[in-house]
Amino acid sequence: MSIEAWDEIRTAFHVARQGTVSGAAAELGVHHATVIRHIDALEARLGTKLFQRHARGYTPTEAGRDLLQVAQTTDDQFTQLVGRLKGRGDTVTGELLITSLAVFSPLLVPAIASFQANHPEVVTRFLTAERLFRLEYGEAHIAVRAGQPPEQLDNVVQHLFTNRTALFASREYIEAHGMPEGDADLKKHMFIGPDEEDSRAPFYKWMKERVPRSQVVFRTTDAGAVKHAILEGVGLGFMPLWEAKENPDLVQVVETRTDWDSPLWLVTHVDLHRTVKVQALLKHLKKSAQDWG
Amino acid sequence: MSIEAWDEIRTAFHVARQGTVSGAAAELGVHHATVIRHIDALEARLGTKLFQRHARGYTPTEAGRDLLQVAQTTDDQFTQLVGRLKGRGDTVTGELLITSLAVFSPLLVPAIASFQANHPEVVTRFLTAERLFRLEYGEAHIAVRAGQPPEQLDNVVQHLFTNRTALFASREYIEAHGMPEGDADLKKHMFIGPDEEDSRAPFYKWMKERVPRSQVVFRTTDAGAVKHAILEGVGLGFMPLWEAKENPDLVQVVETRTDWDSPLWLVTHVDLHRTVKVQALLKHLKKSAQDWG
DNA sequence: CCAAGAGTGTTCATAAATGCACAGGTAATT
DNA sequence: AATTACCTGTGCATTTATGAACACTCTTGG
Repeated sequence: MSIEAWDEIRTAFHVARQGTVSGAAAELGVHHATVIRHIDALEARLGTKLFQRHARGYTPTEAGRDLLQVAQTTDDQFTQLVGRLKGRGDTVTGELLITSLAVFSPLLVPAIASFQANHPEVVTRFLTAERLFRLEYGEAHIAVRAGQPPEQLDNVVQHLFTNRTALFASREYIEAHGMPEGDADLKKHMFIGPDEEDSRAPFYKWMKERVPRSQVVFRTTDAGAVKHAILEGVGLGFMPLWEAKENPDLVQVVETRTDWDSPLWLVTHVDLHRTVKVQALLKHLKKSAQDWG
Repeated sequence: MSIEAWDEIRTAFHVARQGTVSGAAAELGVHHATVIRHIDALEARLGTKLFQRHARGYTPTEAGRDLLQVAQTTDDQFTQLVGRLKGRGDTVTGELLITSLAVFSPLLVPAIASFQANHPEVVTRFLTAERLFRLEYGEAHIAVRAGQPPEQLDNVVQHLFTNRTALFASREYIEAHGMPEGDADLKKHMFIGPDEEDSRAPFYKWMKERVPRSQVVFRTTDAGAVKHAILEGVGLGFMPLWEAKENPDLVQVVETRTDWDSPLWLVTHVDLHRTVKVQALLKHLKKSAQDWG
């Protein structure tokens, strides 16, 4: 069982250092009666006299000197702690936890890496998973989310980037099967699509309206697999523009439509959003996103 | 400037360790509303969020984890301190400060030495001076005083020993000048006495009534000098019985009178008198005094 | 020897912290 | 899907701690 009443120890500490109740009261900014009561209470609690009382002040006993030493180091440690904590909010140091779906790694990792290079004192941790990380449990400082703007109560949401999607095929496939002209022509081609039939993605709905299910010859739940299948020349498939941009072997088949766009959101918890550290990364990410177009 | 509100840090410490406000409140024995208010106040004071609040409890932030570590060691140190302080009152350890006039060293030192031998864990400090040490300033645990029973307000006074005084001469002196017979005979002898003419000591008053000042051939303010002068055969002088007892060269000249007796008192400060440590020494000194007769 | 200053300690009015009761929300279990 | 259990958060009554004023003691410096 540890001691309750840390404030009383603090009061006794000031009395021991100062030598008088009045002096300690002045230091503490309280009335001297309060100091006397604290000392009396603490001594009763401990069952030990901490001070010799006399008309010129309070002289610490052996026990009082012991307390003085311990409390002095405590005071030092608390002072250092406060210094760290107060400073922390205004500097870019410590950990910085970013989470997103694994798909966005190629976009985010370079941006985070350059941020880290600019702020050597920060340790960046980039976590990806299929499940959503929960900001309110402190699992992340910043989360990147896709789709509809999330409306959690304590979260601050900012637009990061518009993820445009288009229909692609490999150069090899187009050379073999020709470029589709008009909706009717699409039916003759082979497609890569989602494993589930009723995907909520707008471009897959668009596809379902124009392409019979039988033409969707490669079906997968994995976004990465779609990309590889397209490159292998399996058929036509949907990819983000930013991902296709890198690869000269890919040919865009139809014009992209704005209703296929999927926004990316930067989400932070209210409590962390204000901090300089988080703000710095948010700014950096948004700046990086300008080059993703 | 160091932090005020150590109790709030203690509360935050329990919350960080426990993970919930309710749990911490139970540990602390306070209402959970109080815990919430402490945390809010502390965070406002620091300008930093210490916890992520959510429906399942409070998750410490980076800052909160920092505080947890510091406060944990503080808690440990306080627990140790309390253990020491509580135990201290019931054991014979630490310092033990005894003061007296220098004259009584020969009596007290052997007694204190044997006490120390019985209690190896105690450090005994024996201070002598001509001025009175002041118990109320914590200058001593136990003081040995002579004369009228001191009646300081916060002091506990016990009788230790009755210091009997008699008139002595050296065997050599008696052989040379003969043993005085009756008051009239005294006038023919030489005396050792105080430098001041009107000493308040009863035996010196007795001497003044019977011996002309001119016969006081050796005058000193130092009690030790009186003894040496007697031993050198200078004349007749007053000595405590206990001091003369040791020396076979000394001859008692007249019977001792009870009104020459000077009591020795053991004086302690109320606050310290109850402690086992002080009691142990008091008991030991009184036992030793039985052999001083 | 006296007066001024500093310090302790106590009583009573006041301010501040605490406890209580209730509302609302989340997660786990059946 | 409904129920249970646990946790947070807030307004209000009450207890608790604090501050102000005064009495008293001791010390120090004329």
